[in-house]
Amino acid sequence: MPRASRKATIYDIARLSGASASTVSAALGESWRERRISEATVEAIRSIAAAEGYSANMQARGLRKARSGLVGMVIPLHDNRFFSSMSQSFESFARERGLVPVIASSMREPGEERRIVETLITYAVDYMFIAGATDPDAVSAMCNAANLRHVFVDLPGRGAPSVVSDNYKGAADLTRRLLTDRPISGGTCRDRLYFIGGDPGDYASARRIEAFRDALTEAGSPPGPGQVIACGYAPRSAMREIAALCDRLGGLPAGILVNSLTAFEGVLGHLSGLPLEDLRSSVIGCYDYDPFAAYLQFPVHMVRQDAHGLIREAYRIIDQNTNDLVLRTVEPQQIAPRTFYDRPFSDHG
Amino acid sequence: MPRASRKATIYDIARLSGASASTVSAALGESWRERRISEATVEAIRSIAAAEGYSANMQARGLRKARSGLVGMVIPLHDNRFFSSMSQSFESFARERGLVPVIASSMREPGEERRIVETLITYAVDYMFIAGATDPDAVSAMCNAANLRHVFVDLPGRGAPSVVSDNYKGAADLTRRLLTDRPISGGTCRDRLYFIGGDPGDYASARRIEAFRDALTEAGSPPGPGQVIACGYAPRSAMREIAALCDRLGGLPAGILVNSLTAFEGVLGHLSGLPLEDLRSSVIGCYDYDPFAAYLQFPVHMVRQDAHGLIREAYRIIDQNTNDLVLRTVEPQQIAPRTFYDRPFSDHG
DNA sequence: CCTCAATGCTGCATCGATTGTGCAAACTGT
DNA sequence: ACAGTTTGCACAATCGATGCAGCATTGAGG
Repeated sequence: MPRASRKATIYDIARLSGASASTVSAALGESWRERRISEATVEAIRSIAAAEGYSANMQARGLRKARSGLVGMVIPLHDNRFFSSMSQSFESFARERGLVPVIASSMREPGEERRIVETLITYAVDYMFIAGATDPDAVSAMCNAANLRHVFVDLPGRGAPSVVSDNYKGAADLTRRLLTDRPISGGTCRDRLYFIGGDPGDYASARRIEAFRDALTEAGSPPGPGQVIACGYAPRSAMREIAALCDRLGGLPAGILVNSLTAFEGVLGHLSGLPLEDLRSSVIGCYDYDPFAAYLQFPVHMVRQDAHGLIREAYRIIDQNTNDLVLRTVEPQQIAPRTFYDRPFSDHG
Repeated sequence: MPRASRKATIYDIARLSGASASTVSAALGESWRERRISEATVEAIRSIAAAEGYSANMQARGLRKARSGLVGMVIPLHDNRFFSSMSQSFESFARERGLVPVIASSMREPGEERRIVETLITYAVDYMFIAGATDPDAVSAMCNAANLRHVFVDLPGRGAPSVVSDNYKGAADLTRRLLTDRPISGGTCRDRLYFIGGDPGDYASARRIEAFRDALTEAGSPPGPGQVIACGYAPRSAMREIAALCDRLGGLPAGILVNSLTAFEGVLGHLSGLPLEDLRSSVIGCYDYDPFAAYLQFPVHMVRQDAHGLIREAYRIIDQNTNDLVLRTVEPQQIAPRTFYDRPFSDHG
């Protein structure tokens, strides 16, 4: 029974209760004690409001109080294990604080990213999180102009505090693991490790590539040109590149470090066409974790980034009201092949 | 250089341009032609606004116009392939229409779901999408009281138009596929197909279970008790149940239809402990698709739901301004084992 | 009886943008 | 030169909630 065609306002409640609008406002909020409204009046007003199904209009409240109760977050895309984990954590921390999360995806396009930040600013979000920023300086400029506190996540910015994954350590550890497990056949270039996927212009990828190079150098075999194939994130291009590589080498290399799950999909598309024995002479690692990728026909060493931890730290920075330009680091976790790992939020699709 | 500590308003622009606030408002919007503001004035105002970095305050606009420009969507959770695909599509369709998407997850809890809908209403969203509703009637009641147009997705409601996946057909086809491919050993209960995972109280699961039963019956072997194990979505419980089942049967059954990817994680946790030969005597299917699950050590028949199509249809319903109580159905797609399938939005993590 | 303080509430301005109404000035036609 | 029209803009009310300032009423103290 849709009673009224318009939602009740404090004025409706005021009329019905015989009180004034300001009394109603106080009674329904927290301030009734300090405004010396009697408990009886508060009860009466509240029961009428409940009966009328009243709920505040946040646009009006936000306009008046110059706060919206919204927290914005920009992520590259929703359709991704890592970022959707971040969304989940972002939302649960927001709720803890009584804030309403608004998450938007930039598709990694700087223009889209700017448009989103602009939009969130026009909606007067109280804080903003930017994950995987493509143009952090521009974002900071906009937020500062709007006097908006913001934090960068996963990719640091110079204009605001940042929380990042320890990409260097994660990739270095993974590389060392692959070096240890790699089968040795005899001094050819097929004994080498290859890095595939990602964009060297991307902060995270750059750090991982750096770690890969350093770990190889430290092990006495600095990478030659062509051992790092940063062909982007798309499965198709990774599939193309791995095929080309195998062609060049005359077979699989001793080890492959794949920089993202999506690139790994492409690699897998190629590997699954090969006989299983070929795969035994190769060791595979992937930056990022997927429970199914952990149970393929061949062992895969994975790295699980701590999305929850990243967001937790980002909120901590927001909570302590300073504007210090800190850079906090969260450690990823190496996951051995064929490990059953229960995610914090597991449910159905 | 954070110039002003407060964002510029139309009054600031009015002062700077010598025009009135209403003229500024018209000049910056669409209505300047019908309000007969000269082009010269419009240009002048716009350039000043641009120089000042002006952008409208949506709270004020929304309050006045009684529209927020927001579209809300409730999903069970972010951290899930199917729902995060929905989010991605939801967002891109929203942008096409100049709307700002707000996505919230209910964790499948009716209380949380109601709270979220209530919150979205207080923020005056213009439309609402509810995916996988746990209490559709309550949601419809709230939306109707607020005079808010809404659509149910993935799980239908009686109080509003709905768009759902054809769970019956998807599950029936998958069951028939498994029946065809199943190895025959000799009339024991290990020849049977088992359904595992999901919640029979959940609409989608119920439809799939119904299809599973019908397909078996149609094939001449109606399922006995215990052939449907609806143990929820959590990996752990699926793992426990599949282990218990194998115990009871003295080995793997001829076929398993797993009702969700998360349940499949658990099943996999058990299967991966078995020798590969055991798996050859069994055929596995999973409702929902994951690119890695498609390349496991044994073949897996998968069903890919059309998240994009679901959202597209939901927006279509919103676009045509009627309030007819339609129920639209979108077909899922069966995916053969070891298929390389490129998702519409593929990127990195 | 009168002052003073405490109690319990109301009135009004305000936040920023939109929009119906009004009103000069410029221009048109006669 | 004068009525009538068009052009170009300003004024003020409005959306709903908030919070400051203030005003009756009651009670206590001298």
